[in-house]
Amino acid sequence: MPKDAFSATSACNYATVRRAARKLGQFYDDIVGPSGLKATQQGLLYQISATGAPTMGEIASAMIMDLSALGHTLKPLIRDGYVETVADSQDRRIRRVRLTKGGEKKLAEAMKLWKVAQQRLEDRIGAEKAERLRSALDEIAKLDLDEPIAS
Amino acid sequence: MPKDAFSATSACNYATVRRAARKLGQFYDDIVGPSGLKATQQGLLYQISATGAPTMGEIASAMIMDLSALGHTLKPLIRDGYVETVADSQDRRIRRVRLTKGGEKKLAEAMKLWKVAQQRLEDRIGAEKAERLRSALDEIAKLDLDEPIAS
DNA sequence: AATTAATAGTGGCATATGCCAGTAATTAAC
DNA sequence: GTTAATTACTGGCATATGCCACTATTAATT
Repeated sequence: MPKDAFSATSACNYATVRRAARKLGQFYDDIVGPSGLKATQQGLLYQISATGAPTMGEIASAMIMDLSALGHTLKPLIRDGYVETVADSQDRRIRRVRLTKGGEKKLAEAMKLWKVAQQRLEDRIGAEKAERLRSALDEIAKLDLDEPIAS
Repeated sequence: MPKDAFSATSACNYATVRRAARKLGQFYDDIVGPSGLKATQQGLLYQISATGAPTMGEIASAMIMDLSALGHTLKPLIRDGYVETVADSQDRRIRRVRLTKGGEKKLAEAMKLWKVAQQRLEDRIGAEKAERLRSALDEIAKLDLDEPIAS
């Protein structure tokens, strides 16, 4: 048995992506953490900030995330005063999400750290390689994998 | 504003990996789900099965997962009788993990579905491309990203 | 207009994952 | 050979994520 019998290079695309996600989570969290935000939260605040005052459905769709999962994830950010939701005046079913002043400030703080993490990672693997990797992952994210009903 | 203004191609490597992970999770879960296992659980059972009777630390290390997180994740599988842990006779701190008969059976069932998902995905993106993607992700997973102490 | 269908979220429950503070057991130090 | 580290987990708490059932609103039907 090879010494690194437990290095686990799985053939499963899903397992491989999740393993890399955990690794990157450790890395980005270590660096972004001092801002008080998890890297996931920084990413979510960024997504909100970058798209104006998106509705929950728009955010969920963009992030390929379940709507209710998004709702759950927003809770601590709302509790901590970084985010607020306002009912749309046209359609009261819709809730638009936006950063508070404090949220913008906190995001700015976290983004500085994010840049350090991003840069440090790309110094290691190469910006071009990272670019290709993201491109491949985005391709997967955009696939229409609805049951082909191969009847 | 383009119709897919919320398609979100982030520059963040971590966000991109997580988004793809969610997408793949939906896909693999849809197909593996009928076995009664989540794709994550199928992957974990496979990892245990593939490495004999690994210790928790070995599994966690191989999966780049926090040891306590692994412990939590194992609980439903132990509760459902698919996995059991046995104290090592040499070193009683160590708990070896292994599949029960029922766990092996369930894994075999789930693996059939996993193969369908894996094949269907690779039919879409190309086996070679998937191979390259996993390779790139494994490279990240293996990086030594300990704080370089850039003092 | 009243009913039905569709849309947008919320809340409950469950798994996934991580950090930190113990606990148990083994090893290293003195 | 006791005491001080180290190792391997466990448990509690918190966030991340998803499914399903339910509520609130708006749009579509008849």
